[in-house]
Amino acid sequence: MIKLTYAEENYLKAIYELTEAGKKSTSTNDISAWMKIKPASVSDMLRKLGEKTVIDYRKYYGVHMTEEGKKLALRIIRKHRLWEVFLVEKLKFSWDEVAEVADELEHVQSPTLIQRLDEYLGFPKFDPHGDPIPDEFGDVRSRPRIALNEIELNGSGQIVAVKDSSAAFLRYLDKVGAYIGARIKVLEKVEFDGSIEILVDNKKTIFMSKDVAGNILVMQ
Amino acid sequence: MIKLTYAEENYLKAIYELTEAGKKSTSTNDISAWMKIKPASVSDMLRKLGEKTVIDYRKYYGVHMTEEGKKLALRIIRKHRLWEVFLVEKLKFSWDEVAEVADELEHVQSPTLIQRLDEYLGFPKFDPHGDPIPDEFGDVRSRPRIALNEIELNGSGQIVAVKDSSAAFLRYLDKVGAYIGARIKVLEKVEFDGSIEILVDNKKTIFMSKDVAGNILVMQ
DNA sequence: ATTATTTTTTAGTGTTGGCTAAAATCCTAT
DNA sequence: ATAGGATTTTAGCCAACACTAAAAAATAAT
Ligand SMILES: [Mn+2]
Ligand SMILES: [Mn+2]
Ligand SMILES: [Mn+2]
Ligand SMILES: [Mn+2]
Repeated sequence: MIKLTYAEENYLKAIYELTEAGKKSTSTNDISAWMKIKPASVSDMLRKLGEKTVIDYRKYYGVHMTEEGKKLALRIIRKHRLWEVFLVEKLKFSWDEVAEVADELEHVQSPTLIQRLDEYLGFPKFDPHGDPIPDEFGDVRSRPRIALNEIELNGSGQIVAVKDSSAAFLRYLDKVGAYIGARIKVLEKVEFDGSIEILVDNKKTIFMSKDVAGNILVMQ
Repeated sequence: MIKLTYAEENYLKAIYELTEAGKKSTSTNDISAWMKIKPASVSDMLRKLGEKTVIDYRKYYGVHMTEEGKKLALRIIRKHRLWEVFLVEKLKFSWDEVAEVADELEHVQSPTLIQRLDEYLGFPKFDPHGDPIPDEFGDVRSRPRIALNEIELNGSGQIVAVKDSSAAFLRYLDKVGAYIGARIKVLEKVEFDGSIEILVDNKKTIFMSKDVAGNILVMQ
């Protein structure tokens, strides 16, 4: 049975998130930038994670996750997202406050704890940012979703997730009135800069930049 | 503001618990035995904690807590006990399963988290083992309590806490039917070995050794 | 096909927190 | 008062994980 330290768990989760976000290989510099740890330190850790067979590491050529690594990463992500649900649903945290705390809670070692927590929360399928919660076997049921800026004019759908979970972005969404679950319709698409106007819940119109729209995920 | 590492927090909590349990000074060997860490390592850590002014450390003469140290220790203990309540009340852990998990959760750094948890739990005053939960200012309202083996013959009272929180002891109490809140009366005291017979809730009689009775705390 | 630039790794250092073995100090019994 | 034993500290070592500076490899530009 592979045992990971606190730091190793953080690396593995980061690598998983970077590789899932499109490309299947991730570079040392990507990980360094994402985790805000110097490339030299990353190199060293990649060697160690390679030895533990949770990643596939070829010097100078980035890393891939192994099957074992994916399973472990999904276990950490499961814990992270369940704790996020707990913080929002039970402790009344707002969705921009939970990431930091969940980044600590995700490392608590107790299979019973996480199983009971899941049960207590009613087996939620998505976290407060709309990200799917893997089940205890690491299976993820991900919904097909598309960035809001790619919806055609007059197209409609429902906001189901955000790409960027930074507090700044989430607070901005709160301010303009965009939220997970909102039904939206694209009223206008500005050619010039890609900004768009949307109708939320048939009530309110919101104008947003292409950058903001690109970080909102919609299910049609 | 004094910042403590995970390990330092564990030491400080251990020292607090040992000093509160009677004597005001605690030896290196006591801490070593309690924490299962070699005396040499303890010495080293005591020097560091002394430099951080959370303990009063005179080489070869044990340690005392400083006021600052007591405040920090109580903050950790508060977190530990609140998490224990959460695990038992909300996640249906039994009282012998919570210590290990709470020993990890107590280190999560988030004042907001612990304040919201307290609120969510309804501001509990005691943990599942009957130990008082310090308030956010570190104030502890401790009830006067006495070991069960020191109650006189025919004396009565209510079980309010246990001294020993080991899983083995707690499961034994479950088995014989002793629990926090139970009303008891001492029916017999055996001179020879100090063992006693008690009546629980005017229903059931339990026979127990002096050792067991000594680890049960009663309020009269 | 070289050279220049970027990326990545290696080498060496520091901090934290554990260990064993040896030295220092304290305490107790004579 | 001192010797013996127990306790505690110091010295030296190691693993984990971060860093900077320098070397090596890969990639881009000429
Ligand atoms: Mn984390
Ligand atoms: Mn999330
Ligand atoms: Mn702990
Ligand atoms: Mn307790």
